[in-house]
Amino acid sequence: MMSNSTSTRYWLMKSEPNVFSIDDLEKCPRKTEPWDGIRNYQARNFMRDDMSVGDGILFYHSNCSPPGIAGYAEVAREAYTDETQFDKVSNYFDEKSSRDKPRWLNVDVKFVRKTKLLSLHEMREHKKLETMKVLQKGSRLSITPVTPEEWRYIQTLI
DNA sequence: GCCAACGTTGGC
DNA sequence: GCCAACGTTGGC
Repeated sequence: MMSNSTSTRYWLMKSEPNVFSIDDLEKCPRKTEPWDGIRNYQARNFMRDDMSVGDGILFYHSNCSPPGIAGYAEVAREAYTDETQFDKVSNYFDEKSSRDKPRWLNVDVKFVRKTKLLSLHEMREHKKLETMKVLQKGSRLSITPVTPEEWRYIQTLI
């Protein structure tokens, strides 16, 4: 029997497209980029404790019109130190973090493919998606787990 | 631009 | 450890 640590998991990761879009990811060298700047402990812990290379990612465009899932990506490298926390000119600089004890981590994310946008509005119309964390009232977490059932159902849509 | 919901900070 | 104040997220 396959252990949890080697089974593929699925995630939804939010990004503001005017900051970093699915198109930006596709243009990166090797179509891969560190998912840096995460400054929320729950989201960090998902990356640190639960993400493995090959995990599936729904790339979600947030804070835009219309918001929704814009494509697929995958985890390309397990969590390691987020360098932006030490960069004094970065928005993500954290003076309370140290090289000895880095507070923040990132995984690498690799482009898989773009899709037709599956808008948040459209997602809400599918009963099978109503369990998705991103649809819950007040949900702001930028990284949320997606169940295999939700993942498979979304793949029938886009 | 508004504002509800949430996370973090820091005084006590 | 409580919780008010503050800052951020992100849909609308």
